[in-house]
Amino acid sequence: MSQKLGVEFYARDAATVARELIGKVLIRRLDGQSLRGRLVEVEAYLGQDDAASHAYRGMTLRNQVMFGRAGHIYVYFTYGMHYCMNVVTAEEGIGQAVLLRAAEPLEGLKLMQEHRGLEDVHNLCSGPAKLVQAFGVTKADNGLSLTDSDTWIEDDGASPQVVTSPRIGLSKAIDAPLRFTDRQSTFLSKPNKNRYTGR
DNA sequence: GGTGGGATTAGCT
DNA sequence: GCTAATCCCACCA
Repeated sequence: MSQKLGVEFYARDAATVARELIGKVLIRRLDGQSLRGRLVEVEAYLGQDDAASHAYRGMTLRNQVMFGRAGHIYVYFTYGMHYCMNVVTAEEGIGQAVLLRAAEPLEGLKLMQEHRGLEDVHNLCSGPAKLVQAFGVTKADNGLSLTDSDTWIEDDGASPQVVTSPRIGLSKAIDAPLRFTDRQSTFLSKPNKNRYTGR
């Protein structure tokens, strides 16, 4: 029996929400089809005290959704070519969010493969920009509500073993243990090459 | 197996 | 002008 997550789930501390999102199922209805993927890797980004968070320097046009209501998605564009997707958490005005980094594809594999332009199931959602691409999310989805749209997250009762580790791809606050993964999963993002070696 | 560089844009300094 | 919550491909071993 699956239960759709409501605002009360999202309106808590980002680290708590992140830990509990592992094992939940992201669902999106698109073009008459269903896309489903089990979240296996996420990262928490805290508010203005977290140097690695987009919220660190306060609200801007780009990150204003982060400061909005919990349960909406913050989609941002980076590296000139990639989108990443976050779930806004906590109270309005704080600027906390959880970055969705990887998922295990469950349904709609054919459409995901089409979106990604490749077949390998282990390479469809194994990274934040890949996940977004597989699910057909774009900047037009920035601000979308997960409690009142064709995109949402469900609890199907799975209870994976959650492991904590430092966040990936950062140059600031690199030691904070705010990355949460499913220990059993083979669908995690690949360890990214270190471009910031000790700097 | 591993390393190195290119793509391409918004936001900050 | 530089950096970024990234990914992919070419090349070398």
